[in-house]
Amino acid sequence: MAAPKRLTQHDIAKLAGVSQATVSLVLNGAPTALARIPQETRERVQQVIRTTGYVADPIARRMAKGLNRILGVFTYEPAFPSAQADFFTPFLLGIEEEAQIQNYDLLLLTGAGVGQDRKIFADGNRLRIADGCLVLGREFDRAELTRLVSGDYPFVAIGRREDAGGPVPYVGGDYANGTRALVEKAGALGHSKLAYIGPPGPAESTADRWSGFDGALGDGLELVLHIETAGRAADEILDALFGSGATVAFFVELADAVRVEAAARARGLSIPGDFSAVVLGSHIRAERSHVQFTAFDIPREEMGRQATAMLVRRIESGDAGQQILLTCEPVEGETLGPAKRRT
Amino acid sequence: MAAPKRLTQHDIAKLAGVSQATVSLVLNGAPTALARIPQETRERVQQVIRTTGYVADPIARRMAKGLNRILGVFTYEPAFPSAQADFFTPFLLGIEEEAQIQNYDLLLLTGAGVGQDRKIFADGNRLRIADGCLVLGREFDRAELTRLVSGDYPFVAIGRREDAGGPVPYVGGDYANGTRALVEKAGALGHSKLAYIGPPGPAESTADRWSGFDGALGDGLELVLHIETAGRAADEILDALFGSGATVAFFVELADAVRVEAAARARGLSIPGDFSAVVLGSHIRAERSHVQFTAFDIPREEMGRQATAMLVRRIESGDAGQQILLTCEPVEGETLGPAKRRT
DNA sequence: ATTAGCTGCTAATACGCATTAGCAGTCAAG
DNA sequence: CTTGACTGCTAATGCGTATTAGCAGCTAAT
Repeated sequence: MAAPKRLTQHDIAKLAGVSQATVSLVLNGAPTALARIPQETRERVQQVIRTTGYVADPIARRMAKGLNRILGVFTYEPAFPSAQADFFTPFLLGIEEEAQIQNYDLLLLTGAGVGQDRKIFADGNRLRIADGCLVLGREFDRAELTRLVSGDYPFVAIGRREDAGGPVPYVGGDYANGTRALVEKAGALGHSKLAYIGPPGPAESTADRWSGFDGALGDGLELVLHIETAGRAADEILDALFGSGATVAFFVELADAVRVEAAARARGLSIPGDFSAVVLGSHIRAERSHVQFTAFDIPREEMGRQATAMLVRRIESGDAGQQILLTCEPVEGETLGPAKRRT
Repeated sequence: MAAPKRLTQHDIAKLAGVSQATVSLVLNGAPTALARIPQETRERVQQVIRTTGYVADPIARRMAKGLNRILGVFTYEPAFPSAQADFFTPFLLGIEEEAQIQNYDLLLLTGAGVGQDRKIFADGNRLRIADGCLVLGREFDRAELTRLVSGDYPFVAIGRREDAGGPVPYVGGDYANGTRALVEKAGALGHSKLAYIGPPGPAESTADRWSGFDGALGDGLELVLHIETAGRAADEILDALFGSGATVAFFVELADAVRVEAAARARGLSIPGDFSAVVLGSHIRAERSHVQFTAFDIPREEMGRQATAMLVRRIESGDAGQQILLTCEPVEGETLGPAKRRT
């Protein structure tokens, strides 16, 4: 019941007839130091360690060394999939994978902040238990980001971030070029009147989609409809779509696309027969929808992996961190067809 | 660039013109101690803390106190959903929720072990970084479990576990009674010849299903077919099913059920028209299948929540831990119908 | 015989915090 | 004017490890 008190190096030392320092050296001394401890002594200590099952207390270790092989993961929304949002899981999968390879554990910053309003620097913040930290979320708190950038605490953001009093180290998806490629593809299929359903900002992720879209306009491609409000009634969007004469609609949100598609079907219209639809990004649980939308792939796992690797580099080598954008390959799908001339 | 060195209580003390001890007391002294520090001094210290943004190093805290409000989560397989397996997410959701409420952070023990073969006591066990730990996985390493049980380190398993040199504290689902209820339901619908598709063990989760099933036999209910190998060809299973004269098949694995249903449909058979099917447990991503199988519900989130709560009790009150089985309510579904008499 | 150099260790300290014992000063009661 | 109680703090210690400086004993070279 009352468990034997935890073993310390002192106990081992006593049992092996040496000093605590010697035990520590045997355990993980530098080669130069080890050279001065004869094989015989080393084996005696090892033997005691083996028979007692002693393991060094990682906390004390960290206390002495200043590192503990823990990566913090801060999310601005709950990390695990609740009903609608399992936004993070693919990232986390990649992070976990890489962390395991690099032999780090992950600290999920759950406690920081209450409910909706999560703050990295919330009172009682335990962030610093980790050697460094990954930050994910659709939208960041600018002030906090600035503080992070100016501090000495190693971190890497997942998703591109604007400078915040200095460059932010990140691994993001190249949404702008992903979007541009899709627009050009639509152009090649004869589309010239385009609709854009989604906000132009302020989150970097949406801003990048818009800038990629906007940058691909001209050259015979024209924006004839821009609905910024997400969650607008599907029928309303559909009406606007036809009113504008657009032959293809670009959706930032899969959910909007799904609803519009359903509404269209209800009216006896087909995609891409009557109009084309493109979703700007790959979405989790896309399989739920029966329609395979034309889109671009967001390499979420790879982003997680690379961000983790970068963070470890920052921690271990004092690396400054870079800004990496991963290519978002187009996903063929079945909702982008030739432009249909309508009256 | 070169950030100011990390603040310590000493720095704060110097700035506030008091001693390190006073800072610590202001931060978290017992009421009796605080009573002896006048409001004015307290405010001066608080002020410095606020302006400097100081936060106590949790590692040092744990070093001094022995606790750091961190819960470890050890999974025998990767914690986050990959394409085929997201076994853990519902548990984790519950765990995260309860941890948040109890104001603990979560440490994902990824580092231990390489690839598939995860071990709790792998290298130097880093388990102890956390105040206690939750262990999840389909199948446990018996030796490790024994070591955990005999140790003084607080842990709670998710899922029922056999004694391992002593009772294992756990929160599990009552698969045995969940299964029994479904068998009885089948009996009430006139079924008497049953098939069981799935292994009888050795994992507790499958063993419990089998024992619930086996215990409900007799009394006019008879096992006429038992296929132990998961992943058998669907057609083969189907043939065996009809050859045996069974009118209802109990599946341990949803995947098997899905494949058999598809094979049956391909032959122009319908469920439950031609035979009934029951799945022993609720499965994640069941929405993928278009058929709503009759099954029982596994209250995964609740299991996570209760296990977390139990762990916290063990940590904070030295509670010994209990063994809790949560009821698995039947899920109606649409694949269990009246027995069909066949020739 | 002194010195230098090596071997085989150990003592001492730092890490940042929590906590306890107790010191110096004031004030009131006896 | 002594005692006791109370106030407002601080010094000191411990937590378990890593690390550095250095000691004692020996050998070999000068």
